Amino acid sequence: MTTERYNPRDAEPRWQQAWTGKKSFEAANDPSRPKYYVLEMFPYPSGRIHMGHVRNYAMGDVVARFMRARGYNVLHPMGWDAFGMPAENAAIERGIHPKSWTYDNIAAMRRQLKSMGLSLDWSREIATCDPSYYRHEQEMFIDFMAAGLVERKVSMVNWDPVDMTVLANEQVIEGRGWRSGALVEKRELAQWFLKITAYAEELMQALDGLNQWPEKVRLMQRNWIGRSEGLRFSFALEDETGKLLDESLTVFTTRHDTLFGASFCALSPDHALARRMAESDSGLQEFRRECAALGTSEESIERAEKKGYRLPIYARHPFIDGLRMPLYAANFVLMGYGEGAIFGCPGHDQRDFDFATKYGLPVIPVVAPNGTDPNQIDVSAGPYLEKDESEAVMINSGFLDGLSVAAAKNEVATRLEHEGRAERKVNYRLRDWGVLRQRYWGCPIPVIHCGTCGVVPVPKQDLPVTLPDDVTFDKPGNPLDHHPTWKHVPCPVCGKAARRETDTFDTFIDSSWYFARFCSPRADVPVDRGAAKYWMPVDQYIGGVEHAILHLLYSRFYARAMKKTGHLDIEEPFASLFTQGMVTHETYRTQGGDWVLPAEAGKTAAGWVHTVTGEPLTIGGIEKMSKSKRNVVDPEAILEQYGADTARWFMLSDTPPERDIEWTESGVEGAWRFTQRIWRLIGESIRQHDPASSPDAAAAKELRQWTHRSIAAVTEDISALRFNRAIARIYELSNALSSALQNPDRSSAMNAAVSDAARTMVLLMAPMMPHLAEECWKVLGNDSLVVETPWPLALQEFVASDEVTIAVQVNGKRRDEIRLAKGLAAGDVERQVLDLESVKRALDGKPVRKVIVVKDRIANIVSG
RNA sequence: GCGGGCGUGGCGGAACGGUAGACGCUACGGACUUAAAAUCCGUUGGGAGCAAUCCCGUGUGGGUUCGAUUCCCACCGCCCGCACCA
Repeated sequence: MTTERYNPRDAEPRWQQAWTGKKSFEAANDPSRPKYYVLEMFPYPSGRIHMGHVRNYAMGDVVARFMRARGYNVLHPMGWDAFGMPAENAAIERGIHPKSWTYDNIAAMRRQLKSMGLSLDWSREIATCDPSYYRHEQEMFIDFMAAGLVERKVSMVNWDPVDMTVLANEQVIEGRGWRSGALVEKRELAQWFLKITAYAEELMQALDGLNQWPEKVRLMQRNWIGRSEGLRFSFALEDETGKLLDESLTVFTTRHDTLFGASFCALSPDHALARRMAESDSGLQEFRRECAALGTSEESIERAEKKGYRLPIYARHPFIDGLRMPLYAANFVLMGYGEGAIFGCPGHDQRDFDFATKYGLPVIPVVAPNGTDPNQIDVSAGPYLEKDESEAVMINSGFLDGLSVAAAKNEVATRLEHEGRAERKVNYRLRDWGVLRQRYWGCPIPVIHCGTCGVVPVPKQDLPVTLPDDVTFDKPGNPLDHHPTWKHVPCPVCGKAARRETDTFDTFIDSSWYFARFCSPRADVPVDRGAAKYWMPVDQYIGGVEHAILHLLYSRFYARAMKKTGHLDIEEPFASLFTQGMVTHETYRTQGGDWVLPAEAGKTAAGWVHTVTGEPLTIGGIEKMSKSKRNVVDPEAILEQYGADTARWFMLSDTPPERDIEWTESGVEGAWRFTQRIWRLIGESIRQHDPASSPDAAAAKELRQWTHRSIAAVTEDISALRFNRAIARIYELSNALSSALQNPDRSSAMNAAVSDAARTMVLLMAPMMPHLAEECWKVLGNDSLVVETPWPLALQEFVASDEVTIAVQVNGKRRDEIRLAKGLAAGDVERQVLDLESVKRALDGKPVRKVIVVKDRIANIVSG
């Protein structure tokens, strides 16, 4: 019998070595076997893993080990999202070169991940900052250019003044840079764009097919793409004297039914017409400046008043002869959506109403609930925004009067189409993906600007365009641009002096195809299509919900772009997606508001105090672990103290994986106690047969039933990623085994049941606690490894039972329960149940009206 | 404002429309120990009762049903996403 405590510090490295020695997790491209590709979002090499990583990778590892045990050829790789700003900041702040900073961090984090005992195929490791990775990114970009997927255009972009770089729309959160938190400014720049909008419709339609994605994520993407059906049409324009102008004004609307309610038209201050007119109108110039100065932050938008600048131009109403509407440049009209111009209908739009009220423009109601008297409508209260379109009808609208909203839209569209001045159009909120970043530590963009030939792609045989190592960070701006020689190259076409593009790619490009690269990480093409055909798509992708739009939408687009250019054969890279919750921890602060380490907070009779200074403390909320709130728990210390198995077990216990989990000391202690309990139970389970002991056949059978029902339940729970439930089942099995071990029965039948339970328990817990499982497996007398052992099979004879407990209700209230043979006919159940004392008492002499019997579950007696 | 989700013991959480609270944590009581740790046994939704047992309980109010934590409607509260998108 084993009496020593289980020591993870000794056992864990030993088993990690055993797995590495046997190459247990190296995946071969073997199309004869069924594959399973499980992937967790790869980490940014910040230097240390955090608890979020532990949770994420523990989950993925359970799936990987489970599927491997079930006979699948499992691909479970790891890599590094290694380009990005923090490396440059380290260079600026501490004089460390981004490259050495990054690779040092990778080495440190690789060691930490290895100490977690993850079943990763390290032979496929990749880092996006390695030229052997990013050269393929450059090659594909050139292919994308040839395929028309790349566009260079001047446009208003989001400028992050702290990171000094451009940001894509998806990377602006509430008006601030997603990483720097700085208020984003608008700037006009020449930019490279990937034409994701060309796939807007497809990206949206295909969401319907992603039925193994969380509904929430699909919805977020659908909203982000923002499809809306409407009409694009143009107004004839005239000057103040009534003279028709050559130019017309094109607008986009989804509410062309309200055209008779139009009372003004408005342009974005950045609209071409407004810009042109500003050249000779200093007032307009001033107005445009004012609008540009207005930030894009939530607060500024909320506070911003609707403001307009009256232009000396009118728009002619298409249906009302002689009606001309004033034209404004207005601060609430966005250049980036539709045509950058609108017609205003104050009766049915809040913004238009605010604007009209301010400038004294007419408010004409044109839609009203069916049956409303058109003369009784109060237009001073605000616009009528019908909730249910089908209940509304058109009024004050000439030939549209009495029509439904839908019919009116159709009528207006048809008439304007006939006149050749309109087309029905679908608009998207989605913008093209600006991919330039004015930074050093990123993938160089493989193009050369030539004064004669224009933009010339770098010839493929000259790839990769590698980053120069000798850069300085002493000046603000892009170090590549400051480099003395790097950007000066001859034009590949004409040979004249030319200039390299010094911007680098958005790092989201790096992460948009890494999952495909893992299929053939050393191939000399971006993706070996044979390998990708076998492995792709990723069967189970796991990561944080914060990537619901950014990374997950870009990757879906990238797969399509790669397919178009012959690099991949699928459109959807992730068949099944799981978004795990965050890791949270309690917080404490002083009266002064400073955050205090939870470890330094102590409870006294007088309340919480700082254990060092004695200062009184207030309890903050349970918050996401963050440095600023000082509530971070370092995984390394936990792994050192308790071992990987305990940490993994805790991360998977209790809380459903999609919810936020709270880190608690007592919770880890509980997980630690359980690892020791398993160790003891396994030690006790290898006991001797004693012919003198009296057999307890019922107890042995019960243990067998627990064992095989646990197999069935854990298999189902892990398949559905319900790790917390799987763990509860394993606790139940350990409790059943513990009870059996206390039974004096030492017969061979009981010992066989005990040994079956012990063996099963080890195999069931192995995906979560792989090291302890191996150690126990050895104690149980096995020479093989658990990682080579197939998943146990539940024996039906023990899963099924011949007796069931039936709940007995009277008028829906539970009054008793009764053990009956399984599958007993309703009539027999009814007879037995009506005979029960408890039932007679509850009926209290009232007649039985009917008896409802649900087979093997419940009997409900309804009385009068 | 628009869209989505969630409300169950002291806590994390279980529960094909069918015995609400599995499993874990905490707390309390007991055993072992000189003592502590560890371990083991027991109790742990609220209330009444010596007890058998009974009553009340899944945010609030209604509804459907023999039966509702689960389905429907309204309300309250919390969380998340988008947000001047025409």
